[in-house]
Amino acid sequence: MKTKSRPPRRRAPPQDPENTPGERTPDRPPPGSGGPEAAKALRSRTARAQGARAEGGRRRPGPGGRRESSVQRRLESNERERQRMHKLNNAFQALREVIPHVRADKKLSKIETLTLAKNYIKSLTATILTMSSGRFPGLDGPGPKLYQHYQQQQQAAGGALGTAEAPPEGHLQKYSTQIHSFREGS
DNA sequence: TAGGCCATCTGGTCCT
DNA sequence: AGGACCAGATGGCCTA
Repeated sequence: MKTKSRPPRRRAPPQDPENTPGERTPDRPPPGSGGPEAAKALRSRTARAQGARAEGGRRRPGPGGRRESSVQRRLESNERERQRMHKLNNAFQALREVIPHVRADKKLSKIETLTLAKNYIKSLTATILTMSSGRFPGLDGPGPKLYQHYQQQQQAAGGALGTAEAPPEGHLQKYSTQIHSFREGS
């Protein structure tokens, strides 16, 4: 199933304010993230997240179960973790925006983004190798050396990961196929 | 309703 | 010591 940009949706307020840790920093929009579509999705998410934060997540120890200084440290740590995840999500969004041929109304999931980016990079690498390996006589660069380097990298990666890599010519085809499958919503 | 995706909390570990 | 990083747990929202 695919993740799509969702309309903003109100979420019921927390039923138990007693369980809501105090001193929560409100979510703030990430600096310079995406277009209006991304911003809308973000607003929707953060609105939901605020409620989820109040009652969701792992069970917290009851009142008095933790010292105040410890609680304060935990809250600060939570805030830092939240900011860290926001930065990570900003990076994901930035990555989504530089992957071409993706429909604007469909937000790629994180795993889709990473997979598509990987294959996109491979297809670009294959293109560069093709252009620099003698098929374009006008370019007298280090084509063969570049290709040798690429092959060494592939062997090293394959050896370490136990994976069999496709030849460079196949990456573009693989990338195109993947884009198509994502667009079809498979 | 099940499954996918996500945000958040949390405690452990690593790093500076 | 304190912050960054990581992974597990939990619960909400959405779509098929």
